[in-house]
Amino acid sequence: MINNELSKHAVLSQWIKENIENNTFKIGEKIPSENELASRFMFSRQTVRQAIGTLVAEGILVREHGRGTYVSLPGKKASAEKAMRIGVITTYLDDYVFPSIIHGIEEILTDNGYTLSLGITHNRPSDEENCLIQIMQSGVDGLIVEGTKSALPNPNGRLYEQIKEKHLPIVFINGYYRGYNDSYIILDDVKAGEMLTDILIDNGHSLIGGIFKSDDLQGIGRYEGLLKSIKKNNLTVNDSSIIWYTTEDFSYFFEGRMDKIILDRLNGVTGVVCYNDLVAAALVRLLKRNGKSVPEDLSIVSVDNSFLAKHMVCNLTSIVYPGKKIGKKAAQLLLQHINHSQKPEHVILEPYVKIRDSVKKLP
Amino acid sequence: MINNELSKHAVLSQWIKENIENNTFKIGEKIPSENELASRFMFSRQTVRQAIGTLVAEGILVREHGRGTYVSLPGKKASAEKAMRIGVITTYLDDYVFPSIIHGIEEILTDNGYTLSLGITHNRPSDEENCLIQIMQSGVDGLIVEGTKSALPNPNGRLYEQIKEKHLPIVFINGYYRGYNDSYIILDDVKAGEMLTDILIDNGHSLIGGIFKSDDLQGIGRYEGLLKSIKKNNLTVNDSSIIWYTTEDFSYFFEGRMDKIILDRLNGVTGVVCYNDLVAAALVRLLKRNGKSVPEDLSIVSVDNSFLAKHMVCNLTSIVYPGKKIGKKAAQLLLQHINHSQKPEHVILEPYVKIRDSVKKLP
DNA sequence: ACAAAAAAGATGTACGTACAAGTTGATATA
DNA sequence: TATATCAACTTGTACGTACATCTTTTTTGT
Repeated sequence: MINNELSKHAVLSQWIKENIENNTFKIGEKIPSENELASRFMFSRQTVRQAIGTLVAEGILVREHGRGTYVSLPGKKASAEKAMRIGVITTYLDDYVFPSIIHGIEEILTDNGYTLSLGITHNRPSDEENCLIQIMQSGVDGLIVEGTKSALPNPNGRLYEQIKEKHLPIVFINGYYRGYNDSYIILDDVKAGEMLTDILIDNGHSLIGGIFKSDDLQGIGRYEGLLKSIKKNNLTVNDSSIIWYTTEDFSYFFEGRMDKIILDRLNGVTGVVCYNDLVAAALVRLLKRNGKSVPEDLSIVSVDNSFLAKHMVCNLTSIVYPGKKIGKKAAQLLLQHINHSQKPEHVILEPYVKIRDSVKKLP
Repeated sequence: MINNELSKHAVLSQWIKENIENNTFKIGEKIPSENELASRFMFSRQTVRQAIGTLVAEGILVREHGRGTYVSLPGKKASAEKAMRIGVITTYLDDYVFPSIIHGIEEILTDNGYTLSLGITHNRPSDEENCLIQIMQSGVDGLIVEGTKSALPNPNGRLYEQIKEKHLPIVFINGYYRGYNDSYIILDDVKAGEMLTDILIDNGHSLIGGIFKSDDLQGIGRYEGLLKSIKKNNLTVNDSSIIWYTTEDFSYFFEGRMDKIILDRLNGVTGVVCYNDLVAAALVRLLKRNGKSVPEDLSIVSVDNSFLAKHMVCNLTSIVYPGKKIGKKAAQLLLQHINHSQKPEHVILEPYVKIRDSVKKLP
């Protein structure tokens, strides 16, 4: 080569690439034959073969003896190669419910020869962005995602659209972004909130408070359930008895400095619906610090039925959070999407409650 | 081709492959030049180029213009390509300590642009085998492994040797297989057992029992520490007061059917060193079922300082298990191995104990 | 109308030539 | 001695030819 320009085969392979991206050569369809390209570009057939050869090596084209050269399907290459992998992105891991979800996912995946890549977002959209980019770059066949801050508008919308463009199957758990018609698996949080509130009311409570997380759909849903139950039973709710917190201020809220404010806001209330066992445990400790006990001074109900619910000073009445079931279901659904690419499916699991002794029966 | 034999270029590329596997062509070194191979095999240079070309596409060889063709280094290809990944294999996940380990690992890895592939063995060697095969096939740059049944001879030794042959860095956590000089990070379990026993003895206890897991090194180590403390304080231990269990029979042991036997074996004992908080919690429930309480009737010390230790009916005195620290350290060590391939390092973390109120002071 | 055979057209293998371009070490020169 | 040059060897590009092999379409024979 006398000049600094690209070699002929490089020019040709780039030209083919561009035509694929322009959708001139559509995926799965045949590109012009070697001889035609040779005569069209006035290159020798060997040079054309070299150009096509590099694209075949990259997995962009597929040669079929006697038939022609075709634009390869995006998923085809990975599945034809070796071990398949799917990405799992959760908000936390060292909280109590997540391991069971991952465990459920892992069980299904290994049974089907898949490996699991894990990312943790700490419920921060910026971390979610990093996780998505990293995991996608490393090449996965599908994603199971617990979205960050699912109650707020999706901050990584652009990324999720890119995923869709790549035809990468995705299943959301514990929440979903409104407006995207993706598969998701959630617990019926409204029902859960309603069931818990019903229990308090059935035990004679009429002034009911709540502590909820405001930045994910689960918190909103459980609060909605509380309202539903209150309305159904012709009671009213005092807005100041509903305490909202976000991911960022949880530890700040319950570490002692806010004790007075919280107790004041729950003043008069006899039963509290807690977002989850972690909140319930924090509330129990808060009450203990201030000389009060559960259920004598305050009844508490909660969601998750975790370690905490079983082993705390006062055993919590708690909605069973079927983490493993959700994980398994999510993995099964994703594998269906990968293998048969069917319509999005929305699974809403019915909650059921484990009654313990954190609710006092009022006369 | 008139016959059913392999094509010439296929013969040649296979021949080169075999020579690499035979170590005739050593990694990083030059293979014979195209012209030499052509004349040696009586093939044309184009045919030789085709043979080499396929191996280059597979990442086995690297061509360098003007210099020659070299056998590529195994790690080179992956790192030159795209996202890097390391495999993490743990025994469990839905137990309480593992999420913190994973969390620590994940933190370091994402900071360095790595992704994490997860496998769970349930402490079963057969599952470990599957995990290792799957994760290795999917291509990782290194492994962090919590070996199954580390107290027993390594059942997947052949696999671990294969890993070594591939020069794949590996770091063990919570245990290691004797005889393999690999990097590992463990808590000083002997010291942990000794410290716990010391606490009981310092509080006036002289008849001390223990419940330990027999199939991993941690159990053995903690028992060894107990013996050390007993000996140091000129006491003796009654062998029947030391209860051993294995992974498989944990639930069977503590579900109720064995209550009498266990209580009988702990008869006379005033303090018990438990393998971990899970065992301690099970023991507390067992005692409660049988009308006894902690620490009034029996003092208990344990390892992990988990959720359970903090929230149980009786707050446990427990050795702090620094899961996140172990995870972070393991990831850092592995990255060092990947980038600078240095000697194996053995990190033994000093335990420290969180005193709570599960030990009664005897006169 | 159907089936077998032939033709046409695609990729696969294999050899050949020629020259370009990068790398290395030996040689000649200052 | 240091430096520049050159020769030898390496891989890279490009064209050419010939035939094999597989697939699809067309033709032909019944």
